[in-house]
Amino acid sequence: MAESMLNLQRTHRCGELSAQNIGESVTIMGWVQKNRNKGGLVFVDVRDRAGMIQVVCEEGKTAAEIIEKAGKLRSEFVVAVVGTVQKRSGAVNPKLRTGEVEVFPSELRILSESETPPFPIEEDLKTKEELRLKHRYLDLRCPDLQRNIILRSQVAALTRQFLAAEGFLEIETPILGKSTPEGARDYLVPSRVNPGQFYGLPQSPQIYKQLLMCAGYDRYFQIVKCFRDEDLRADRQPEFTQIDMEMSFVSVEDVIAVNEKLLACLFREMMDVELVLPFSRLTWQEAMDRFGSDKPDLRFGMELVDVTETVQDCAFVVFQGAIKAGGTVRGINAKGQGAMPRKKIDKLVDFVKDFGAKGLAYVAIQEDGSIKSSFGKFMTEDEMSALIHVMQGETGDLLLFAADKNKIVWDVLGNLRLEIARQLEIRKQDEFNFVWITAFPLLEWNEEQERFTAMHHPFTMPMDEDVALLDTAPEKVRAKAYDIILNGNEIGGGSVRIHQGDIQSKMFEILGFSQEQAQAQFGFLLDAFKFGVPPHAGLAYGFDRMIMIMAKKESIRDVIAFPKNKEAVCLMTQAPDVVDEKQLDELGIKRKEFQ
RNA sequence: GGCCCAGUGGCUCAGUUGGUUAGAGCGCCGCCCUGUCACGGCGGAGGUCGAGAGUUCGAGUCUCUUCUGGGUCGCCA
Repeated sequence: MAESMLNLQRTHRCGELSAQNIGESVTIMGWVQKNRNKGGLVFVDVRDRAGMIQVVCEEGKTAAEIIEKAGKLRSEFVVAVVGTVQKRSGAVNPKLRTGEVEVFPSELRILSESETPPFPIEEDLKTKEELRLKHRYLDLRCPDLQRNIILRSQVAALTRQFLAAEGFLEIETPILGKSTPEGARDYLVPSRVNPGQFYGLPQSPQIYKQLLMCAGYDRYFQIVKCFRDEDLRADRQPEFTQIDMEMSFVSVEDVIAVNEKLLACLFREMMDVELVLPFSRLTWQEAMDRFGSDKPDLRFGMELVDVTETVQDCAFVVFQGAIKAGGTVRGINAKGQGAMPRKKIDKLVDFVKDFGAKGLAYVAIQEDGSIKSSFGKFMTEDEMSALIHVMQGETGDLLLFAADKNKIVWDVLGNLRLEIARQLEIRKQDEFNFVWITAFPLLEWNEEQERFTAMHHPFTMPMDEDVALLDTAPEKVRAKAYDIILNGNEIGGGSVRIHQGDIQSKMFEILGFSQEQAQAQFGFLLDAFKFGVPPHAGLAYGFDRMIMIMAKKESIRDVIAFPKNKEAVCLMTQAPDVVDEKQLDELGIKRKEFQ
């Protein structure tokens, strides 16, 4: 039943037609969105990635066989229409970009028929994601998803153009590489040629790009797939894309400058937003103290306040316990939330328990000036008014306090601050707030492994003034590392790399690598550093996450053509899947090992 | 691995304290309709209520188990 295109050639995309094309003969091809048959008058909406156009068949004006064929069209049939663009004789449709015109067909060919789709192809689809992912090829036809994918393509193209103009070279690095157990879990690929041996898929091209610097390609970039075998989230996929870059003979300032320029360019061209340069900056310490997070959302205030000194003499045992254990007491002021019902406050208490808090203390300043507080009876009147004063509490405010080790207090209040902002909907989606977070701690104490691990990665340069501390107080050493944060999302991060062998050796030593282990894992890098290595620094963006924010979406899956679900399964292809015994044999892997 | 939420025709949902034959809108099928564009009118088909077990005279509704999907904590140098 399906017909061929014969010699037809598409002249326009459906959505491209406008009043300027009136009188022209055109050939369009696309999918039938809707067929409205009025009897002697048939309207057919034909859709492609550019938009929709109305095709009209009218008894007396259109050949009878075309009208008959048009009447048979169903959703998602693929058609070719040859016809004339005319100004609409009926009402203009202002909702449609092509709403001033319509096409009167002289030829209609059904190139492909379609079963009724399992869900409608339309914008703002309410269909469950499970079904959409199963039929992703249909989901991808929806205009909003198409806009995201097109935006993604355009941002990638613009990035390439910008970086090329800045003297960057795009150089590909291997996908089949060496497994690096430090950090995220690697995906492993068995080698048939070398039984019992495995490649690791890259978590990032980190080491390769450093070697490219050693090799003299002083400005490198790549838009590249990376892989991490960790659990998924709304903004985390097992394979994802980075804009990865590295530069030689540069400082932190150089990296920040070129990246601010890049982001300004992307947002100007793609979002029509003029970013103010330079972006604001916070040190890691400031970010934690003021926002309880190393990726603070600066679109609103509600900053953390350290009240440890104010409450240090009060009788509240929870505060006392935390302070005596070396922790702090901090609070946030939820402005105007003093009337929050007890039930809702209890929900917030439950919420913070997820982040390790044992509880949440509150002070509600009622409209009548009275005070409702979970710990009021342990405070003198003076202590309470001092506390409210420090918190800049006013009538109608709700003050929330956490007391514990710093790490927990930050985490609790940082997340509570976001939760309250979410409930109050005070964050604007069309505001883009960038901030650099700098001077991260170089190391993090890992309780489980009872050793230091690198907060960024083992090749990160300590700050010059802290190098001496490597021997005496490694936990105090700050790194020449920086993250770029957009609206509370880490969209990129990087660092100046160590280029001196002795500092690198010391770093491995602190991380608990023996000389032999370091040599076995990263020998090639240490070797390369023996032959003249330029000072270098770089940065990588989470490309998907960046597009997600630009597209104003909540899930990274909305900007990836074929994403996986949270069990890392592709619902369309059912990957991963079992394989033939024969394939396993060739790899020297026995199936019974999985049982 | 933990916690939370959801699962009822193709899609989105309603379904009361457990009580007749499980409903609606959209979609689908048929007929009609010359200016529709959320077209309209008339008629029609379509449901093991995710699965299993239990309680009960009686379960979409209650209990347990399980499956699927989503969110999140841990994890993500």
